[in-house]
Order: sequence, then structure tokens, then C-alpha cells
Amino acid sequence: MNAGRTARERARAELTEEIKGAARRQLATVGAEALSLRAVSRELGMVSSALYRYFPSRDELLTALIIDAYDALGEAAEAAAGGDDLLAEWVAIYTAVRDWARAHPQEYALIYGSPISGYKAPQTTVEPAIRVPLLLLGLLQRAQASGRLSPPSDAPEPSGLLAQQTEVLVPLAPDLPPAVLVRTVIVWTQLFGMLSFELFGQLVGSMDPADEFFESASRQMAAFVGLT
Amino acid sequence: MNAGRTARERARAELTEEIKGAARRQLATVGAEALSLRAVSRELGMVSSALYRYFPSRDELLTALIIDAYDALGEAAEAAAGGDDLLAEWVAIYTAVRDWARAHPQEYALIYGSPISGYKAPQTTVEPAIRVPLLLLGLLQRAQASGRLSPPSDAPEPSGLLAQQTEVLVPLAPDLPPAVLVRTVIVWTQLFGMLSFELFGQLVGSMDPADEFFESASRQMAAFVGLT
DNA sequence: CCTTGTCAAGAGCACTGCTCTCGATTCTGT
DNA sequence: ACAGAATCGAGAGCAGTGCTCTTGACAAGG
Repeated sequence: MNAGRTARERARAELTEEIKGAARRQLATVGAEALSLRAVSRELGMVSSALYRYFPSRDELLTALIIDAYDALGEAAEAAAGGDDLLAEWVAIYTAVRDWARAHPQEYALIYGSPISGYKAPQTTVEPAIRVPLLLLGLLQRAQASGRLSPPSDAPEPSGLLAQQTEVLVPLAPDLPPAVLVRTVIVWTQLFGMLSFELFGQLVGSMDPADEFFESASRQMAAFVGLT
Repeated sequence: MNAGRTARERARAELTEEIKGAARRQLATVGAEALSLRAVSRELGMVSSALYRYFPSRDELLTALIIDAYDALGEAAEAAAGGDDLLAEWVAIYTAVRDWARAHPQEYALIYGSPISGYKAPQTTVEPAIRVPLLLLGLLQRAQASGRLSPPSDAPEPSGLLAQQTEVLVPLAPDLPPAVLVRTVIVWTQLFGMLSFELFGQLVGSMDPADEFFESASRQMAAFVGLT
């Protein structure tokens, strides 16, 4: 990817990746809020001020890590997709998301935990952020096409502002009825709410370990959106 | 509450409250991770080392704030309970929880956001933390008693480890069938997942503002647990 | 070759949590 | 009522932080 460039530019690209790698390693051990540029520079054997040649601020480094995290999660989820049994695929996506989150709790907290104080996520993070919900919508779309989607009769038709907001989602899955789109958002929030509760320790004392609960929830949520 | 004590003890109790107040004010503006003992001490016109007479560490101060936040949220939710229409009460609890969270986003992030690095929540936080789910369980219990709870036929009976874990919840609501208990946990995670998404900016571009979506979700989740 | 731009290094600023010591004040047992 | 014990706020100091600015070395392109 960096074939025809000067030695300086190749060195720069390599060092940028090394910095992100070291930052990710430190992130995994001490967490996002304790991520220290000086510690990163120490690990790389350089001086802290030199890092500012590559990332103008700590926030810019965090943004890079956030985008990488969204992409890693999206990739893990997409790798679990495919196959002919749509319900099994649904559960597999849930499991892949959970597995990634449990393997990278600090990166998960970075993207789904409390926003970092004083940090404003740039627009660039939106696209990688919606890979998982997009994947679920795509699956439901395929289910709809093959007649395997039977939206429950009690799913209320959205009206008013809610119907308006649902319109925004239509281009992402044109064939799905609005009621299913709303339920998909509900299911999406449930998935990450459940995950946050597990990772952040809110389930300790009840559903911990959450393996069985998680799978039961994934199947019940599939039924909730009409996937049988 | 502090009638028959010495002047020193009364002063101590008062100052402890003042410290928490100042800390809460600072929390609201700069966030939990940027909460600085020195800034708190500055606001109170005292020296930073003096704070350590009242809270042995920053973490202890955070613990106090966390417990206060759980209690404030629990109180807000409980204040919304009551009345004879159980479904309206259910929606009112949801609304009260959301209103409190939107009014105190940093305190919400403190209790439902990413865990603070290096901070281990003590057992004392568990009891105030479960006030909201307990409230929901109580409501469902009353619905069950008055015959207004009709668990959907497709709610699967928990088995294996999940059944075992569900047992733990039985003392909290002895009359509810296990399947409803599991669904209550699902609903509980959905509520706070939805809230976190709204507050942490994950819904921007789709369901934001989330008023209508939130109410629709609260009603659909009521139906999901069998409340009609 | 030599100018121009890029680089790491180092010193320094203002901040953080936390510890320790020092008098001064207040409480308590006699 | 008074002496000893406990508690208090103040201040200095330690090791760490993000970030800025300056300095001198090096590589790239004309």
C-alpha cells in the first residue's frame, strides 16, 4: 500500500501504526481514560513530544483507536454472517459481537461506554459505527425476500414523528415494513444494553455468567422482530 | 438527624455533604473522569489535602457519588409509580428514568457508563443499584395478582443454567413465572441500552430526539413481558 | 551542493492524586 | 477544671500527566 513513496513517508506510516499498536496495548491494560501519551512513547523508546508529530493531540489518537475498534467489531460480526439458516446466522452474529466485546473490553468501553469528557466524536466515526445494525437489517431483508419474516401481529405501526424518523432507515432496508424497522432499533439497543451490563458488571449476582441468558435473549429478540 | 452529637461531628457531617455537593456540581460540568479533588477543594476554599480527612481517596468520593446517583434515580422512578392503571404506571416509570437520566447525564454515565479505570465498585452499591428493576418486578407482581399479566405463549421456559440463575430472582417476585423473570431482565437491559444510546450519542441520525421511540419501546416492552 | 522541510529531543508550564508533617483546635476522661 | 488524646486545616513535596516551544540533526528535492 505504500510502494511508490519516499523513505520518509514509509517510515511515517509505519511509525503511525506502531503508535496505534502500542496505544491499543496500553488501552487494554489501563483503560481509555488512563491512556497516557508518555507511557506510549516510553514503550516505543521515543520522547513524548515526538508523538505529536503523528497525532496532534490525545483526542486524535483516541479517534483513530475508536474507528479501529468499530471496524474490528464490524469485521468480527460480518465474519459470522453467511450460511443458509437465517436464525442460526442471527444467533451467530450476536455471539460474534459478544465474543469480540469480551475479548476487547476496553475497546468496547471506548466505543459504547461513557463519552470521553471534552471529546467530540467526528463524523468519520458514524460509518464504521453502524456496521452491526446494518448487518442485522441486511439479514432481515434477506429473510423478508425468502418469506421467512413474519412480523408479529402486535407490532404497532409507527406514527407521527416516529414514522418520520423511521423513514430515514428505509433506504437501508427498503423492503422491511416500518414496524420491523422500529423493532430492529429496539433489538439493537437491547443487544448493546445487555452487553454493557455484562461487561460493566451490572449483571453480577443474577445472570452472570451470561452465556445462556445471552443466547436466550438473542433468540427471543429474533422472534420479536419476526424472524422464525 | 444529627441532633445529639458534638459540634465537631455536626461540622464534619455538614462539610461532608458540602464536599459531595461541590463534587456533584463539578461532575455535571466536566464529567467523572475529570473530577479533580483539587478543583473541589478550590471551590470550597480549602486546601486539597484537607479533603482526605473526609474521603480517604478519590475512589471513595466516587463511591459516595455513585450511591447517591443510584438513590436519586431510584427515588425518581419510585415517585412515578402508583396509580391503578398498571400500563400507564409502567410507561411513567420508563419516562421518569429517562427524565432523570437526561437531567443528570454525567451522573447517569457515572453509574451506567464505562467503569472507572482502577475503580472497583464495593458491595454497598448493589442495593441502591437494583431499585429500578425491583420496581418493575413489583409492578409485574401486582399485575399478576390482579390477573392483568398474560405472558405470551412464545416465551420459552428457561432451562439448564439459565433456570438456575432465574431461581435467584424468585425471592424478589415469587409469583411470577420464570419465563417472565427472564423477559424482565431482557427488558431491563433494553431500557438502559436505549438510554445509553440516546445519551451517549449513538442514536444521532436515526431516532434522535428519542421521545416517540422511547415511548413506543416502553409499550412494546410492556407487551413483551405480558403486561396488557 | 545547498536550501527547505521534517524529525526527535529536551526543557518547561500548569495541572493531577496523594503523603507527610506541623501547629492549632476540640473533645474526653479524670 | 484541666491534661492528654483525637481531629482538624495548612503547606510542602513527590511522581505523574497533556501539551508547547525551541534547538540541533537529518533527509529530500531543486
